[in-house]
Amino acid sequence: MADNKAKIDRVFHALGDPTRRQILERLSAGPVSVSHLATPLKITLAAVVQHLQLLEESGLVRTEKLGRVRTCRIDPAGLAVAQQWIADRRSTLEKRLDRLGDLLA
Amino acid sequence: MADNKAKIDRVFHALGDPTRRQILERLSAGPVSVSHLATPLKITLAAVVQHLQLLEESGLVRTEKLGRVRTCRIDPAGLAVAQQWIADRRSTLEKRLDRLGDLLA
DNA sequence: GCATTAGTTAAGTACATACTTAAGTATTCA
DNA sequence: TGAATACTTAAGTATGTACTTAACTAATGC
Repeated sequence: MADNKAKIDRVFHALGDPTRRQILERLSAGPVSVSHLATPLKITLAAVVQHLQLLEESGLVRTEKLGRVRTCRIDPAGLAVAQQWIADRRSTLEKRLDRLGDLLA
Repeated sequence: MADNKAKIDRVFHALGDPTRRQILERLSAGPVSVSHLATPLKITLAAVVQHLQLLEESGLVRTEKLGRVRTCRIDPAGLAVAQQWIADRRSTLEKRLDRLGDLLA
């Protein structure tokens, strides 16, 4: 639970970069190799690899290497962490508004 | 729709900083003044004001000034933008897995 | 009116980050 | 075996970012 804070930090930091979100958008359509992933992006392959490392450490992406090709795919668990944090904020928010409504009624 | 991209960029960039998320956690419990918001944080008031400017520009927070006190509260619209982006990723992800399941069945 | 409170704004600094190039390894193919 | 492919890794750079201090404005209280 307290350990979860570090995970939330990593996930939201990873999501903070537009290039990494673009990578996730691509991966939600299906798994692809690193070089295939790099093609539409206007950065070098090396830069893409660095983004992928961060995405993997944050739990947003999983990869596996077969031969010389590394295949990347979305790990739903990472997105779930972010979604949960947002849901938690909205939940306490709505509970508070409900109590406020009760008082007024 | 294409304009929405800039909004998503701003929201996720804002959420990328742990101090700003801490501010949002505080605000989800209810509206507070700037100095009240700053007290538990180990940074100067000036730094808090700078975070608040970013949070307001990104649509995550609304503020209003009465006399010399600025009251800050969460704007649910900002969180909704982030939530929607994540939901969109998971949606395309699940659709793909469904099609895969259909093929196997 | 004067001091205090609450916030603002500007300028500077130190560190983080996204990128590059370049030189490497491991795998596949002819 | 040798060339091409698919990454990998290290090192350097330039820009961003979060923060500070300091000097300011505006509202409130005595």
